[in-house]
Amino acid sequence: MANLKQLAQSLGLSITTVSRALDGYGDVAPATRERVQAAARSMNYQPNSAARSLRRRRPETVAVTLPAEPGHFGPAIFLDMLASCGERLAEDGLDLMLVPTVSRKGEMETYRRLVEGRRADAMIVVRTYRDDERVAFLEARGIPFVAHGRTTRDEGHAFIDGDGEEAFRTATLALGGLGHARIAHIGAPQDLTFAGLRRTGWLRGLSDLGFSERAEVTAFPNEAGGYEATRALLAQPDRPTALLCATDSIAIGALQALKDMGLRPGRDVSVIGHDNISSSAFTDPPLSTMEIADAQVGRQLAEMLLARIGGGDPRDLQRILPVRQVPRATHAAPP
Amino acid sequence: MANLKQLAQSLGLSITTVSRALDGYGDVAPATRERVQAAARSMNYQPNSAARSLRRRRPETVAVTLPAEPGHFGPAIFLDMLASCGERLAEDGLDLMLVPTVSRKGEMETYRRLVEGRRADAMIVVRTYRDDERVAFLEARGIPFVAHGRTTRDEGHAFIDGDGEEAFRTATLALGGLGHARIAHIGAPQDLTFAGLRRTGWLRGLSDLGFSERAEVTAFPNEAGGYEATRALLAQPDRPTALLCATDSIAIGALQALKDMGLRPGRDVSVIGHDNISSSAFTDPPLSTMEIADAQVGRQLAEMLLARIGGGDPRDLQRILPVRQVPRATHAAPP
DNA sequence: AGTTATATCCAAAACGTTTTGGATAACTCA
DNA sequence: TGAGTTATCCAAAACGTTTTGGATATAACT
Repeated sequence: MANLKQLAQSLGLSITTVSRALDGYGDVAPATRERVQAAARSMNYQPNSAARSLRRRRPETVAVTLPAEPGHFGPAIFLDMLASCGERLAEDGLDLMLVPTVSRKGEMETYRRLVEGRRADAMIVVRTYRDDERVAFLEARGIPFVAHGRTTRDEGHAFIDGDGEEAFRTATLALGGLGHARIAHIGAPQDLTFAGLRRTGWLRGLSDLGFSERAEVTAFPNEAGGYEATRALLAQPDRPTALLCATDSIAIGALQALKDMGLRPGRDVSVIGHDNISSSAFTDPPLSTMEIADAQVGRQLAEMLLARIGGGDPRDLQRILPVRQVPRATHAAPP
Repeated sequence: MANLKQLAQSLGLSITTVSRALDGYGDVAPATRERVQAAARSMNYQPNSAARSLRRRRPETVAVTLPAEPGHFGPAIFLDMLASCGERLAEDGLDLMLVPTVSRKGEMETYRRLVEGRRADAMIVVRTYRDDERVAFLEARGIPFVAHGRTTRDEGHAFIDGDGEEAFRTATLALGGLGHARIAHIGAPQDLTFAGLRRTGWLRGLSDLGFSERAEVTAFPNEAGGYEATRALLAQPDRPTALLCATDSIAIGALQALKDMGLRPGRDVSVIGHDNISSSAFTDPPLSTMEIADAQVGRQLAEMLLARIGGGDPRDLQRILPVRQVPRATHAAPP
């Protein structure tokens, strides 16, 4: 609760000297510095961050907005990634703040408040849309940012992403290799970039296999969505023997639906997801899935952002990471 | 990027008038106000939040720190709650920021930065410890806060909590009523308040039933912890027929362990968790669990905090909410 | 001795807002 | 007409920092 003025007064020094002593300038006598530091500690002084960021233009906080469907906060996979991202940013003295937003419209309003109001000095854009309003906004304002996921205009901005397309092609080929002839896809809404890429990978896999059937349905990307979608798909005449799901949440819903229909996942119907969220190892049977091979996505994201803040060219800050298959027990040869 | 000065200049008005026009004082001619508002919109002016919060003392942002075990960010149940809490706070113009922290020690450092540096004007303390350093700190500093969970010094501070003790007693009695004679407990570390309360409830249930056996083990509160703990418990000679788990994550790990040991959850061994996290409806079989009966915990939390900020007496802001059982398929009469 | 460097310190300006305490002009009322 | 009201505006102070551009005293050279 103490401020610089009180501290200076109690020490018989000027505000300037106290400030410089604490900031480590070579400008102040060692003895004085120690006296100041001791006093600061004992009055537990902390610089007022509003005043500080008002004066110096150095960035201090990076923000992420996360969509909060009523009662649910952002896909868990992002949260885990952001946790290690925040850790890395903290090493450089930056605070990471996550701001929940309601609708997609509310998100843009929050963006304006955060950015124009200089509450955030840099941003991380998560779960990109193909045509992403947030990215356009940040580019127009010249705010440093890194996107987790690609966009239609990504030649110009920094991003990090998994190679979902190749991953889904590989998975499709693997299922084909096991003998599956009807490999269906449960996609997420196609305006989400990742959803489009994963679907494309599936399509390429099918055509590599020479298959012409393309059974697919789009699900809301959570367990309930996967449940619905699976029931819809399996109600069709030539029912698929394998389900390639855009996310693990969808896949978990699919497992449930299969069981409710008396089908054994991994025996009667194969299921594969994507993300390797923590609960996917504990489904029954354990879910076959895939994940970005590099364990340090969060740290990398942070480092790219730091580079961007330091003025790095965004075109040097674009990374597509390989995705590795995590085979478990929900896929096998068809019966 | 525009500021008040530029805006004033371009309008031929004083900074004062522009400021007051935008803040809706009755002090400025309607025509002028409209001119100002139009200009502000077209230059998309947003007040610099650092300057604003430096000047006026009104609170603007409330913060929560969340423990981030490496690669994992805060128990999902808090995130969902915080999402609706943030929504409610936004209605009153307050920003909610979630700040990930590494260790328990790192958390205190973050607290100091947030609070002393006036980066946060109010706080939410989540997942309380019985003897909670954060609570002590906030009380000493006089910062308004609400705890989610009780502490040893909770006569003096605002909190909201579920009645975990009564809930676990009820569940124990229910299991006893089904015929279970050996009801074991997988607890979370006992310095966490909720863990102690749930354990106490279990103990009370046992003594209500007149049972003397008390098989229990403490687990790290995630799936892997529950897995380990279950294997340890079932290795004992008189193995339990029911497992009452402190959290759903633990319970999900328990289900997995049982299956790996060739036991059918819900048939050979009953399992009950607590929290009703979203994936617990999709385990196999679906997990029996419990949850706070009131769906609006997040909103209530927000409203209590608003009351606290408004100067409300903390002793009027203490709520223990009833917990409701969510029976699903992992518990039944013993074989 | 006089000059130049070096080591310490500090007053004042600046960041962009909000708020205080008027100032001015136009109206109202007797 | 003149005093009081009201409507509209504004200059300047304040919030707590950081930074600029010296000031002063001491030490180091010639």
